[in-house]
Amino acid sequence: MGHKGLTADETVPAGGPARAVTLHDVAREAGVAVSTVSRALSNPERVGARTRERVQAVARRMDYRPNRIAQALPRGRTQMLALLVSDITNPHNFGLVRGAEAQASAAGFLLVLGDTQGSPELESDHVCRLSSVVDGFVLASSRLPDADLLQLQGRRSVVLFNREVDGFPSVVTDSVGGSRQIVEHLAALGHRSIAYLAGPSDAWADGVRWRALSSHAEDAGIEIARLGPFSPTVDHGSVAADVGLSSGATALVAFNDLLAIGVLRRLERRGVDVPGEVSVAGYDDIFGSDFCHPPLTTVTSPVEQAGRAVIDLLLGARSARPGLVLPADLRVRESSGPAPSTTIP
Amino acid sequence: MGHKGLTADETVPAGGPARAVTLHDVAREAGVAVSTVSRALSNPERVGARTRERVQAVARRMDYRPNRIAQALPRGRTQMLALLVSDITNPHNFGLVRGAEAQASAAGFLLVLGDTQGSPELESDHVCRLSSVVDGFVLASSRLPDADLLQLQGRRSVVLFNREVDGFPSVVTDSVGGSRQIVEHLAALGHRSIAYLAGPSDAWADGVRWRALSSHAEDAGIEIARLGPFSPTVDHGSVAADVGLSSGATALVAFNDLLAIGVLRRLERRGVDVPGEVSVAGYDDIFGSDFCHPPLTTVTSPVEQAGRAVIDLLLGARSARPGLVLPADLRVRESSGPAPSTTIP
DNA sequence: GTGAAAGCGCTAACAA
DNA sequence: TTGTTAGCGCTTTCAC
Repeated sequence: MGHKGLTADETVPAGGPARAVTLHDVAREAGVAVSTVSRALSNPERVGARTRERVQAVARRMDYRPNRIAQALPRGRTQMLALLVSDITNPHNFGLVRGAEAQASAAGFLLVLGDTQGSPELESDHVCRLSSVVDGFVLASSRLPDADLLQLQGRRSVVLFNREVDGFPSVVTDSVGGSRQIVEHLAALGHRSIAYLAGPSDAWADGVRWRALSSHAEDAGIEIARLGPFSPTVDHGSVAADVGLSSGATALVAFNDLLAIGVLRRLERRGVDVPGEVSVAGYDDIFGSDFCHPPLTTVTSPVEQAGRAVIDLLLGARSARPGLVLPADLRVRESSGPAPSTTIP
Repeated sequence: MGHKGLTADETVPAGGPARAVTLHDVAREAGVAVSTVSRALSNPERVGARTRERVQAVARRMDYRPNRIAQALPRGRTQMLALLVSDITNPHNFGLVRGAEAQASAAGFLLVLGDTQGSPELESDHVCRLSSVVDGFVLASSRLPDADLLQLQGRRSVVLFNREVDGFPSVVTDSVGGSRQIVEHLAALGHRSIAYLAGPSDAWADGVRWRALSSHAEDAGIEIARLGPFSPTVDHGSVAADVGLSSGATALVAFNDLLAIGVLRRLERRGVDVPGEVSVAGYDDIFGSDFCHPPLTTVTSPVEQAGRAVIDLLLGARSARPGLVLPADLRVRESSGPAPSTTIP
């Protein structure tokens, strides 16, 4: 950043950023030792009332602001937390990020955000670069192998979102319950064959959703096939739609809403009637699920709350009850309807 | 992650985090001074080839990872950047965040994210807490008074996104051009009266858009009214739609797509035909604009590129010049159409 | 209650 | 080329 000349002429006494007021400056001004200032500000009760008042007044007057980096060094804690998501452009994560940011902020912590783009390598990369900077990690939809996770846990506290690994505190949305509701819903509408449009095979949620769907489908005597995997993006919904349609299933359940919305768009362009000819459902209830065409039947869950929960878990290391499962409920909209009656020849 | 075996003692998450390997450890192991290790790793050319090799080998073997906080203290730079957005759940920001994160990451910088929720106080708060932590700020849609900005600039480098202030490097999308295109488009469709559904009055873009719209409308001999302000969210689109409709205008131009989509939804629920009875347009071309109902005519711009550009500017890359204006183009979709012919009694 | 001093892990003169 | 040493700004014993 040797990028001077930015302000050299005005506002600032030449020579780059104005030097910040340090503890030393305050101490000199107040006529006490730095240690006294330090205490007066961070452990007020351990300083005489008179001195405390005076020091605090001086600090305020000089607009003293502690240097967090310098504080962090002796303390060994930075008051920063990391949140790593697999796709920051997935609206599903918006709520998570906002909830986490708000909660961290409220606790005086800074949130460092990382986008792993669904790549374990990138995730690992981020973790390495961050581990000397943050006090803990929230790994959302982590694709890291269990072994790496274990190793990381030895160095920093870790909370998982939408993934469960033995020995790790985690917050997950109830994919199992959500999947059950999807199957029940489709069964009630007379569907006898479902196609699951799978997400990335290294995504924990993909496995869970698939297993739950297939087990419940079996219970209900419904045929179910796993198609894919597909990249969980709107764009890849096109190929997923085509594959799903050609499978002959009367209902398509997508790994997530991004994919589902893409499927819907493709189907509309192909002139396929939804839900007349085929029903579509997804997971996440993201921004847009309620106004796409037709509005998407999907599994909803309180992501913003999840964002707050992961931070709480991270900060309350002691009280960390591993395995918080947030409720997930099916939100039925127009993309799902009765199975086409012509199914039986 | 790299190798296992943090130290000889144990890798087990017993009491607390395992102590990290320090420069000191490496120095002892390699039989050289810490400064030599430091150089061998950050200024390899200033160390003898033999020593360099050996030290690097030892560091690698011990899985040494520099403590960024400790590096930052003497250097005075943390290699961290802050990105403050007014609403992290606005899809418009997704691209920005992703672009910025990617570019920062590529340059070895960490990105700290902050959500100001459109509040100058919260923004100022974040800035204070971050200014000892990051090397620079990207303020997106900043609501900070110019004076505060100036003061901040004295301490850290600052780049503005979608706001222009004298003396500040900035990246903005061409709202003026976009507004012109909207007016031309509506004029060509025969509209003679437009209602602008305003955003927050302290949002820089709101002023720019309004002024550009009204000036071009005047040139085209079109009547235009400014309604609002409205909170730029989907929810507040309802009231905006009602107000806009009752104004008698045949075209509604919303401050942004979030608001526009909300307007569309309200209009649909009220049974108002879009664009038959009224046309609607927005700005940003966010996720969802292309599949809402009807698809929204809006001004699109390369936000991910903007995200990269702001970081480049912050890091002082030569390729980036202050005052970058990114192209904005009207994307005409089905929400805008010919003015109702019955307008003329 | 307050001050002096020893670090936290690393960088950067300055010596050798 | 390499080692010695003084900090970076703050916290935290440990004396007084």
